[in-house]
Amino acid sequence: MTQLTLEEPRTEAELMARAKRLAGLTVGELGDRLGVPVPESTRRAKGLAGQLVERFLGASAGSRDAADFQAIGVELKTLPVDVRGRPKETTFVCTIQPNRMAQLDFEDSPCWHKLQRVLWVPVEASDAGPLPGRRLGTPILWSPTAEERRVLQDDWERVAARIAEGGLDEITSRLGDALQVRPKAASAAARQRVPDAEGFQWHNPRGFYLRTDFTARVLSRIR
Amino acid sequence: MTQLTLEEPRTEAELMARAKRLAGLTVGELGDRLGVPVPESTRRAKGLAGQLVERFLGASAGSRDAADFQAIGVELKTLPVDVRGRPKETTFVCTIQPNRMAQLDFEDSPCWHKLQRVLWVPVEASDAGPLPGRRLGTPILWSPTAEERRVLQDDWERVAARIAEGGLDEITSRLGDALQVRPKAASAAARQRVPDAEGFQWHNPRGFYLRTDFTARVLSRIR
DNA sequence: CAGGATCCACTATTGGATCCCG
DNA sequence: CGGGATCCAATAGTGGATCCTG
Repeated sequence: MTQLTLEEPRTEAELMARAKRLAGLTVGELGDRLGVPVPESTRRAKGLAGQLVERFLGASAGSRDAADFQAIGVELKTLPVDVRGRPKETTFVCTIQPNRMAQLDFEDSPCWHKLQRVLWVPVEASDAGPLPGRRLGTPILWSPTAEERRVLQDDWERVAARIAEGGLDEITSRLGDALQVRPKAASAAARQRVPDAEGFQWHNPRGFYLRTDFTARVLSRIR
Repeated sequence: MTQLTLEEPRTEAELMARAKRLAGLTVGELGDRLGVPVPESTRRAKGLAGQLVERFLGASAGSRDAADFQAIGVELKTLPVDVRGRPKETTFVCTIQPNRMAQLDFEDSPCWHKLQRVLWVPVEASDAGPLPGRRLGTPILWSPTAEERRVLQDDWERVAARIAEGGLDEITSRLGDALQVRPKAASAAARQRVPDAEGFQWHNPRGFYLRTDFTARVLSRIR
């Protein structure tokens, strides 16, 4: 697998200039340019399109917990959309650190940090057809409006409160208008130690996700 | 079938006093009081509960196109709700007269007239169990808020505009946030003459319906 | 394990079709 | 036919489970 390393863009303008060259390209074509074979199915390559886009745009963070474009504080999200441009899936934001929620303000949370400036790259996946043929859309650079922030903060604080009261067991994915908490792991068997009042407990790792409705409104507002 | 004729209530207070006696009664018990046998299934008796309630409350209009309680201008709607009190179905409002929409203001429409003051009578139908055992809930007297009226009027005017542009064929039940247009007939084969520019056309009769979400918000706001 | 996400069985909702009565 | 509505097959949505890479 050839490793085409690209430099990280140093301004938003530079990033967007590069990002606009993505629009209209297929995932297969993008793979060709980067020397990465693209399988027919996403089933065993769920994050591949996202990783190709990362590389094409020169994202720096890798697996570290930092913005994809550190220098300019921009997070990258590729998301599957249908023919009308509507997201087909929820969007993963970050993992949740249950024991830290209580001591943190929303402003200082990893969740809010990630969402302050996001470059959305749509991938057409209307029919869930072959991955190489799926086409990339026009990228959208977004920051939450005051209203959107309010909704996100409300949801985040409800989660924090619920954990403080009853622990992680009280959290269901039904909570939250825009932001929900769901499993984030290789399998249901995965476990992580979570400190609590009596020492710690084992839990299935979880993450924050943006509901489809929320991102749909975000995208349609901007277009 | 014994015909217990009741007088029409002359004030809202009188109506509500009578309506409150419904709460807690089963449809079977109501049928007994009125001398009407109540079948197990609603499949061949879809409007029966509504008609029993009408009679118990002394509704006057019968099959005429007028408010159920003419003297006091109140429309009666019984609607099936689940255990949480949420409506399970859309609510029929009135039939649509396509050729009249263009000449009418919303204020003067049969649709708006019917919705200005409604007595909602919930019927518990959580499991769609035997009709005689279903219990009536606490009635709610409602008028649209300014916001609710705005939503209804927007929907109504979008329907009117669409008909003016492209005729009844352009109307789909997907139109409208709160108010939708759907078939209202004994079968898909039913046809009625609708006057148009070139004389008339035959169409499947249709009616205005309130979406479940809308009535759900109405009921929860009041409770 | 944290990062990149999608899969897919199940539930909820939609909306075209339908039923009784006077 | 217009009044009283519900039925139910098909579609959309939800959310628990899962997959690859570095």
